[in-house]
Amino acid sequence: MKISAKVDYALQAVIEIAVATKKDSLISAEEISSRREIPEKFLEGILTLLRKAGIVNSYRGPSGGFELAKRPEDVTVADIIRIIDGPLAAVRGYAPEEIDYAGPVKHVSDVWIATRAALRNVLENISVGDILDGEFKPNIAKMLNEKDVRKRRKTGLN
Amino acid sequence: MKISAKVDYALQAVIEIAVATKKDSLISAEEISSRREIPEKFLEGILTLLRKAGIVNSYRGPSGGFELAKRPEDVTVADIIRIIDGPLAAVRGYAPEEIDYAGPVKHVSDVWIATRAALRNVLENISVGDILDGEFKPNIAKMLNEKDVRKRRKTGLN
DNA sequence: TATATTCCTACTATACTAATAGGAAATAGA
DNA sequence: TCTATTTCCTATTAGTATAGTAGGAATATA
Repeated sequence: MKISAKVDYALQAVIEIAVATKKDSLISAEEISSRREIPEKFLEGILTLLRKAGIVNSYRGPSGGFELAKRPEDVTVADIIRIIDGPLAAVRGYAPEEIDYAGPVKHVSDVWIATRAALRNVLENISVGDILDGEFKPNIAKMLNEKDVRKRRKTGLN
Repeated sequence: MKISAKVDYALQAVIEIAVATKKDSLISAEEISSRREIPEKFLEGILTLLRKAGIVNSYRGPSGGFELAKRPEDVTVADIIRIIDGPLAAVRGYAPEEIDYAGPVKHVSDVWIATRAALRNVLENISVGDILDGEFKPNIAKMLNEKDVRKRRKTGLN
């Protein structure tokens, strides 16, 4: 269950673009790249995906750059992940319900379906606007206030 | 956010082993492999990890095989994932709180911390016993009864 | 016309995932 | 004791995905 560099970079880039757009200005890939320490050419590829998906608009030439194509509260983290990496949760490359779990392992599918549901509940309920403000919807805020959310667990290995 | 073949196989293997153990018998890797269509040598590696982590016991020789080393209700899906794949949620290979999000992207860390919390809430609350019985704890059961949990969403791409 | 920017295509290095191969060690039963 | 069965151990490999690089064409501004 890894969150890829690409997705993390994409989310940071969208936030930077949202900040610029709020001030009615554009921001260049180079500017985002240096601010967030994201390799520039790598970032370009990410921005292309976001543009093709209609999340951002782009303008070429001097004083060109990127702006947010939607309102910050209308872009969710789930949108960005699906654009960049595909489905939120895939088991061996398939959707959970596509796999045939026969016999005693029948309910293993429920495990992955619940996993996907949990991810949806979080990621579809956090918008770019929420991240800008640092104010999250009640169910998310509640999770962030649980004890030890910011602590690591033991890995099972070692 | 992929669930690896290895983890999916591991969970299925543990379920098969739990079924055998409930009947006071052992089950061989070959038997699990053919029942669940898991490549045998690949499965052997998985079973070695589970054994080293103390989830299963193994016995060699004819009539040898594997048994569950704990009670089914004391082994969670989170345990298995951490043994096989490592941390439940890692961002670019780091734990969410290890990354420095400065300036406007400050709250991006909360996104990944909430994501990890959501995964914990699900995966630490489903035990092998629950999967065997097909009966889940109330919070999980509730999630599985939500509308459209078993349906795919659009991918953002296309 | 010089310059800054996005856009497009191709390439590459590295790591990870999934899987395979061969045989050594242990053990039960004949 | 011999044989068959099983786990255990070490190495190797094919394929894919991730992360990143390179070079230049198209576009727009001043």
